[in-house]
Amino acid sequence: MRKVDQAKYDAKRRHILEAARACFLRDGFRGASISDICAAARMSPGHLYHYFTSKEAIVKAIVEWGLEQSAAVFDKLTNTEHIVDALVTELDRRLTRERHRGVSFTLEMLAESARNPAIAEIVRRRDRVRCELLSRLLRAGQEREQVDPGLDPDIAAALVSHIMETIGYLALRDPRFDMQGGADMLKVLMTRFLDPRATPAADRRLPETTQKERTDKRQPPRAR
Amino acid sequence: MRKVDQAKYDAKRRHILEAARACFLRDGFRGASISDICAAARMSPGHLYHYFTSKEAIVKAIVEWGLEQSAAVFDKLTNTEHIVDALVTELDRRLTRERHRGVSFTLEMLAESARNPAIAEIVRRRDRVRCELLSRLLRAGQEREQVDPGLDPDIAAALVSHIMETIGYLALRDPRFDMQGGADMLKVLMTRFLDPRATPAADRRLPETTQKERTDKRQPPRAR
Amino acid sequence: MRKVDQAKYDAKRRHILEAARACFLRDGFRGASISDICAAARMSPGHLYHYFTSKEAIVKAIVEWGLEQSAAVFDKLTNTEHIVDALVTELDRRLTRERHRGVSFTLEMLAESARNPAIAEIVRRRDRVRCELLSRLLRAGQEREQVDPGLDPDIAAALVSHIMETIGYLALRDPRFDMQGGADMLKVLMTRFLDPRATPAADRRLPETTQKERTDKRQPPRAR
Amino acid sequence: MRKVDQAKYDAKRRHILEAARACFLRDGFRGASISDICAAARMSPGHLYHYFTSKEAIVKAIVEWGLEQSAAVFDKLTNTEHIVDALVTELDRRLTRERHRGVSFTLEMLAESARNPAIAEIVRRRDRVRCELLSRLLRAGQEREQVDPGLDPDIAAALVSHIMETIGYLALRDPRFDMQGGADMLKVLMTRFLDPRATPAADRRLPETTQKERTDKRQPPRAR
DNA sequence: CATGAATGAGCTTTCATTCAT
DNA sequence: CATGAATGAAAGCTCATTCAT
Repeated sequence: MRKVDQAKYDAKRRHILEAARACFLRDGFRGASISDICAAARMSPGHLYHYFTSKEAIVKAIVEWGLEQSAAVFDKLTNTEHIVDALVTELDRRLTRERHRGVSFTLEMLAESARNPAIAEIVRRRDRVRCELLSRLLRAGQEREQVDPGLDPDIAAALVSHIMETIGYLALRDPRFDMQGGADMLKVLMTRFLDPRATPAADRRLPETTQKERTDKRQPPRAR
Repeated sequence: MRKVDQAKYDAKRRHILEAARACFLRDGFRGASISDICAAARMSPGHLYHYFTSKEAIVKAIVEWGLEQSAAVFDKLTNTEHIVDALVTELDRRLTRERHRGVSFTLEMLAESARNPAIAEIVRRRDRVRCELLSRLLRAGQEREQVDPGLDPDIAAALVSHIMETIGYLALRDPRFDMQGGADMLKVLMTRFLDPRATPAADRRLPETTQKERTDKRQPPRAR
Repeated sequence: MRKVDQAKYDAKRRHILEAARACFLRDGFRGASISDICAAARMSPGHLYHYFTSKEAIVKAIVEWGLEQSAAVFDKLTNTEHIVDALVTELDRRLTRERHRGVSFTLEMLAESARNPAIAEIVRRRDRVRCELLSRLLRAGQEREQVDPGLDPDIAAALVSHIMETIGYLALRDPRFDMQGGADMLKVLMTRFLDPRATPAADRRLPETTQKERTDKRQPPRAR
Repeated sequence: MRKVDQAKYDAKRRHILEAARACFLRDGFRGASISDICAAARMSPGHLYHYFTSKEAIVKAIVEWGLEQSAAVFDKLTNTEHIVDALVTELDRRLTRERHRGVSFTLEMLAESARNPAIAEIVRRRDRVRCELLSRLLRAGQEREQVDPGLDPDIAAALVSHIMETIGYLALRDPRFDMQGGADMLKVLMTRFLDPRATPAADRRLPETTQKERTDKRQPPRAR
């Protein structure tokens, strides 16, 4: 009954990963102890180490798992009609639906990677993959004339990826922060940065006629 | 001699702060131990606790100190001819002159603030002050028609401040990253976001003549 | 089929013992975990405990097994023409043919026996048996006038047995140690100790004639 | 008051070392936990690590300490009238006065060194120093014609040193073992091995007259 | 006959903080 | 003003052994 065993094993790993993820989100990498994770997974430490060889291995697995999801998301984005629109919509979705909860974990990983080689390796790989995915997306956008062709896609991807990863902190730092406003403004920022159709900010003070002349049907995003 | 005592006391505090800052920049908040700081300040732990009641108190003082410097910088920026230009120049200066070294400390502080109330309080205050300063700068820019008046200055400040604080990570994560390219692109991003004069990205594909018609002398930033 | 079952059972035990022996020789008693042994024997821990009730039981079985081999060796030695010669040849063979690899295991067992009663019992029995075998060998030598009759065979056996067991450490402690030289010198030591024919060390500086007068055909071992 | 502090510090280190030594002798290297040592030294673990950076550092200090004592002993031996006599007397003294208690610790160190590099380094150094000291002693003996000049002093030192270090096990393994007998026989073994005057074992069966002819006043050791 | 999931006490080590001097 | 000895809780991790299947 190999299959059953393997399935059970995987399920258990997933169970641990979920418990660990919750702990990490609540307490961060250093703040969440193996004991905490064991308690959350209702499991003895000895047994947990049966599935993962170290705390770092758990982090790694969580990151890989997140990477798969990211790949799926970016894939979906590529298959939308307008890439920049889809990207900013995705960003909005994340920021306004509590998906930013994990940002403190991300931030800590980034900081930790400055002096923990094992974590650095994990984070670096994650960064590389994400940038690669995003770069590919931007290139696709450039081919379809939806993204400014003057931008180097690799460097732009690094910038955009980093902002996407950490911007959730805006919600974290102050519960009263107007998150919807933040998300809207981020949409403006991203659109103006990437989209060649984006109306120059100054245009908005020009008379209506000027606007009418634009052949483009689609309305550019408005700053709030 | 009350005055002398106070001066001595302050000098000692400053001495500790400098040592601690170096340690935090090198090893991060969790990575730098009180022991390390004591060694760096050539001082016993007991004595150090005479000046600061906890590790957090040291962090707090460092942050306050940094805040004073920030205030000075923003003040200087306000008194420049063109505010957005000055801002992106400052950003460029930071990214290309190793000033990003401290980013791991910043990131760790942000993450720590998610679960350490004392740190959260410090970081929150810092954020508030920085955003206030930046918001005032943006407002000044709007009055001078150098910053898009359609942008809510508070929200825009939050966004820009966060990016300024964390973007140094791009250098941290990969020593081979083209930092000059990153800095240039960040200038493009910021200018397009804030500056009402910013040429729409699409323009760059228009014939030269069109560009010539622009009455503005200043050249808009170019994407790489 | 009682008989078949028993044979199978014994074969399995032997299989485990071989795996365990390899692990113990490589990693020592404390260094080799049950896990390691299970992996080496390609077997689950639960199943292993079906054959041996504890780690100590495994050690015990290995020791008993080694004892059988020892008995065979000593038996063979008894049936040689000259007992001391055969003994030192056996010693030389061990030291120069990597048979000393297991010495760290032996040393650890001896040390462990100082505080682990179960191990102590095993080791003690082993010592007793080995000394008994060696004592019998020495007695046989004395009867044939090949071993100094003035030596108490039990005490001499204890001494010689201990040296035989642990001398392999000389190779362990320093890979560059001149093992052949060590083995040769050990032969000198043993011969001078046991063999009544052994030339007093001083003789070696006497003129040839003195040596010629010796009626004994066999040359005593030379110090290097 | 530097001197007082340093003295206090050293005294504390010594205190810990004594407690640790007792624990190691009772329970061995692996068997004695830091907790045990802390309890024995009536001290918290944190404080113990104020004086020693690791368990291995404690072992190292104990070994160095023993080495100083060894150096003193060998020095004293060199300044005796007859070196081999003094050596065997020293050996006898050790074996018959409970000084062999530490042998289980020594054995465990030797075994541990086979797979713990830090311990290996310590033990190796110890071996090297001891052999060097003993080798020098033997050389001195050879110059005075008290030690067989045909023996390579380095190799002989390795052999003798190892036997001296581990022979205490004879007492450990069996409380009823005739330790006085063992010590006497070891004296015979050592004398026959090293001393050029040693009567060949066979002589003891020769008539009295032969013995009388020996010009040497000193009686050679007798086997029991 | 065989599995491997599960336990839990115990290990060495770290560190912010306190306190007697 | 200044020291550094002292604390003790908590960290990540190991491993012989048991037990349900």
